[in-house]
Amino acid sequence: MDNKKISGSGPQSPPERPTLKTIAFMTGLGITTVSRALKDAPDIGAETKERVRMVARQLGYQPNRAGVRLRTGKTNVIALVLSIDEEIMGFTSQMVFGISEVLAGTQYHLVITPHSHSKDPLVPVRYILDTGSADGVIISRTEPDDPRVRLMDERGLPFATHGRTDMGIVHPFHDFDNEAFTHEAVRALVAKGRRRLALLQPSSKLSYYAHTRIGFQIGLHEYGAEEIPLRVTTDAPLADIRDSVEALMRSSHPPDGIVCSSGGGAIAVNAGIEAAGFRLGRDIDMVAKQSTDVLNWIRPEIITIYEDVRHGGRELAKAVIARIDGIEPELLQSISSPVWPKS
Amino acid sequence: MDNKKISGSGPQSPPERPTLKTIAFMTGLGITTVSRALKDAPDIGAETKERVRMVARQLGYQPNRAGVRLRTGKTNVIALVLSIDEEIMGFTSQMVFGISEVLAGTQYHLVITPHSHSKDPLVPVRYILDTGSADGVIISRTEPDDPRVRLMDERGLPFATHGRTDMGIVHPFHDFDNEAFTHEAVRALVAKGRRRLALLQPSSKLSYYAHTRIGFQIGLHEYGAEEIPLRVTTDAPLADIRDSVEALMRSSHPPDGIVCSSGGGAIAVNAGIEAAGFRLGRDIDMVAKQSTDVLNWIRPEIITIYEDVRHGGRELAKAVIARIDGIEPELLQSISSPVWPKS
DNA sequence: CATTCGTACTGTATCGTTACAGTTTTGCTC
DNA sequence: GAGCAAAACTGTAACGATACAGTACGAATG
Repeated sequence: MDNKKISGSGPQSPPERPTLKTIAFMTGLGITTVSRALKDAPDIGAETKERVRMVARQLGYQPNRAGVRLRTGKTNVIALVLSIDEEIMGFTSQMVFGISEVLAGTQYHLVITPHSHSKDPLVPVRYILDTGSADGVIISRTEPDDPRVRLMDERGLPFATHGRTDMGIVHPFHDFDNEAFTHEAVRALVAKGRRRLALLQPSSKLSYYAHTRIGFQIGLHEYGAEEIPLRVTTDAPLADIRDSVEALMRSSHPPDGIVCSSGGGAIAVNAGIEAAGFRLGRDIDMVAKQSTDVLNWIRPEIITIYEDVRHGGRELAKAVIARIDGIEPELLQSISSPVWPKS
Repeated sequence: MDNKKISGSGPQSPPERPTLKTIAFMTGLGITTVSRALKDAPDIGAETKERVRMVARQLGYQPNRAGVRLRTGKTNVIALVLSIDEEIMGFTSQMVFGISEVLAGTQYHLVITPHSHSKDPLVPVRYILDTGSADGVIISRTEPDDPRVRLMDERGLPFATHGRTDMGIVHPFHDFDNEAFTHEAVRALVAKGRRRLALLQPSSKLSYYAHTRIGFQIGLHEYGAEEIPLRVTTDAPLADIRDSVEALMRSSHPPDGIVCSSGGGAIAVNAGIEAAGFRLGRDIDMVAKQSTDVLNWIRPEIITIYEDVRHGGRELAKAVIARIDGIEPELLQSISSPVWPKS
């Protein structure tokens, strides 16, 4: 608001934030020289660079972001596009923490770009493109044919997705191996003697729906089990999940094992099971994926597999930055494996 | 990176992002006039303003943030200072969602400024002050005598805190009424015939420790109950909480009621109770504060009180913005009451 | 010795915006 | 009709950084 600058415009008043001008004045060099020295340009003498760097460090110089951004277009911002709709288990926090951890060691700031997933998902992406407000973007809830991916790819905006796509575009991503998860989950249930398995799966719009299904079905086939279909998805309100599961349990042909693709869902599934008068570990077993360890605390009978979302955040952050730096996208793809509990 | 500008520097190539220059060219006015017209300055003719606004809307003009920031120092950024240490129940997500909701209707962007709460808490605040990277700041984990508050107040940086302070500085805040919470919790437990009450309280460094204690003690006195001291705090690892509670339950004088200041803690407390062979609702009752409704799902016997953190985020965002706009801090303080479940 | 070259450094213009100090036009006063 | 004020508009400089096109100067070249 009110500039407390001590009138005199020269760089002689120390409490002000140092700029290139300040350093130029102190070293007796030109502003350009200072700028290039700090960038380690080849046409600056070694000794000069040293001197400039010393003074810069001494003054605690930090380039003015607005200046850089205006001149070069580089924002030093990574945008995380977030759905702000209800979410129970703190998935988002973990993602944010992971990204923050990586960005903390860089010049990048993390900007949260919210959107409601009832609205057009392209809105935030278009905003970023139109205003040039970020150097890179991280998105989640990726779909097999994702319009956001198409748009960003087309416009050359670096990005990384949480989840894969299947549209012939090679781009950075990080994903959890949901196929391995459901596959192993089936194996674990069959090992416990369960044969009639239900699956609480993600919305069929999302990319990992297919992986989830494939692993499940291969598992069924391989280990000789049958599917008891469950109609709700992980996106449904918890009350709906509970009700569906309760109904299924009360049906004539209830499952004796259930695989659950989300931690929040698992809680509702458990409630449904208990509401129908069944007990985990006795009448039925459950394998659930979770991103925190709450489930183990509330029903140790639930077999849990851990998805390290914080690690996912770190990978995604590293991937966008690498992409911004021009690394080829095929080198920036990673899939993390399900982690079984230690015991 | 590579500017795809179509060489010719005039404003005649439409696909480029429009600037004041573009509008000036299209209206035949000067850049200054356009700038002032869009700001509704008094020295611009009404008809001109109208014309400029029309063209601006038509072009989808959005002021270049870097330009504004460089010239005026206004960043249009609100920084949320976040502890990225473990957190179980998605408290952070809710806060972020609430803030985002409010900022979405403004020019402000939300930047996450992480820090580890083992490090000096002043680091992120100093960074923001030194680099002028935000117009306003939101902090949490407020302490009664909080050095961050002192620093920001001293330097005139607008901010709002989640939690009150007690240091003679009047500043915007939003808080949950923890005193009412513990007070009512005690009443609820006594109403169930419980008299020997334990309290899982926050770290004594935090502001709401005192409120929590006061409400609890007034409650004890008013309703005639005694405290069974519990040594751990909500900040302790869940395993420690469980062990402490288990030990307490096995002691010669175990509590028959417990008040729990955090949802994550409640899960561990419950585990401790059960590990000692007791059962909620039969041998002991628990009242817990939570910011999601997980607890109701996992142990309906837990009496829960809801803290609407998302609403807290909204309040904080509105408060910082109002403070930036010069509203007096005493008008920007709010406390939200405990919400009992509907039933 | 004049020319060329390479090294090390510098000045100017520019990104988009706004503060400030004008300028022009019109209308009014005396 | 000279003088003045208000209304409406405009040009220039500046914020801090960098791209680009220089300049100065000593050393190598022919």
